[in-house]
Amino acid sequence: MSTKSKILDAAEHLFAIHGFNGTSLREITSQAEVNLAAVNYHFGSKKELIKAVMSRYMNELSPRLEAALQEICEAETKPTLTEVFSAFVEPLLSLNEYKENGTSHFLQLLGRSYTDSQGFLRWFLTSHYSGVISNFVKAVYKAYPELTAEEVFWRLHFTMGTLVFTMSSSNALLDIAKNDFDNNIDISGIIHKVIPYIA
Amino acid sequence: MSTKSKILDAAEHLFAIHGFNGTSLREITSQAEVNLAAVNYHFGSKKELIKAVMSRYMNELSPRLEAALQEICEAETKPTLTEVFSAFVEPLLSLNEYKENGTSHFLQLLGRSYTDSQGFLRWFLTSHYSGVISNFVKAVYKAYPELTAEEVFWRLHFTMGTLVFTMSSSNALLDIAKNDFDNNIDISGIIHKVIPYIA
DNA sequence: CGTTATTTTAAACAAACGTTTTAAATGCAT
DNA sequence: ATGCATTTAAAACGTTTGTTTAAAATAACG
Repeated sequence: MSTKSKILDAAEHLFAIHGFNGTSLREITSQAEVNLAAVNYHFGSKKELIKAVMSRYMNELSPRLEAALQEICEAETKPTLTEVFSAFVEPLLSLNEYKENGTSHFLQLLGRSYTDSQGFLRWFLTSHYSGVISNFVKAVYKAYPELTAEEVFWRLHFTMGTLVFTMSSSNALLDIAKNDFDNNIDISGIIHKVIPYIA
Repeated sequence: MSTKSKILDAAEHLFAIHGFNGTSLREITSQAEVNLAAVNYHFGSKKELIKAVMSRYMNELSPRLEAALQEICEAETKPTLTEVFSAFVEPLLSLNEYKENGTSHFLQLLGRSYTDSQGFLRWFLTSHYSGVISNFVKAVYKAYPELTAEEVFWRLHFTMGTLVFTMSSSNALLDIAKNDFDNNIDISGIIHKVIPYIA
């Protein structure tokens, strides 16, 4: 396994747990068992490493997401809002095959992106997800032509928020609850519960 | 205005924007126009300062929250779940009178508490909110005796999650949307939208 | 094999962090 | 006003941060 991959894996894991600001390069390189300078050699800076970690998931997720939404847009029948939101589910859960706990990890990182690091990642997310977002808006418009783009925008991020926050704090909540749940069932269960709400 | 208050105000503002890890004591004391050492003199450490910032809101919110839930518990009529969740709304919005944008600030800080700082604040929250939580569980039990405590627990934190995340990222989302909303209407509007869902 | 790139390593860098120390200033009793 | 406690102030503390440098090790290729 390459040095680059070892760094990305360790960074992904630690970023999800302690956040971007809360994780030092020394912790990352120590867990990855590589030299400290390797991060700046391979990625240039910590900011670029963060972007790279996110990019790895985006590049896996974006095309599947766009395809699923495209399918709805091109279908002849008028979709329900439930169908539109459900288009997110399968691609998201497919991250679990790509990587162990991939869905959970990605949603946790997404949550960090919203709250950590004053805005540079915000720009990054919108620039990478603009294709997905525009397809989503189209799909929703097809289902509910009377909704304004503004309303669609807020509903999308509202849904994301619910999903993302639940995932970010799921570990914390599990700690508090001291109950043992099956994590996979939990994730997909929560995701499926959110869909009908927004719709 | 006392040095202590100036520090608390500045810290509250900066913590909400940049998070706990992302805000340095020098930024806080600089904005508060007090000496750097004043933080450690008055609060002992940065961790204690964070707790103090949260405590100020808790002490304002907790009694109102407990009272509202108590009222439901002691009422003779069986409450609806909507009524139970609505008991959160008025106390939360009352923070806006206590402080400008108080509701927004508090919910943002609450969101930080979930994701930042590996657990010590988690303990702090649960220890301060245990009274509220137990009253909430009782109130829900009265409305829906068939729900298990576990289900109630998850629904509470699910609601909190939606609320909190929406608030934490509302500024970011407003930036992205480049639309101008009335912030107060937005907050109470969002809160009121969440209630019927969980119910 | 020898030479040139590429990658890894150890060491050091300046900057920023939370915290502590020591002295000066202020408040408030007697 | 004097003496004591509280608060503010400036400076320095030791760590840790991200980053850079320069030499050693490995890989790639003619």
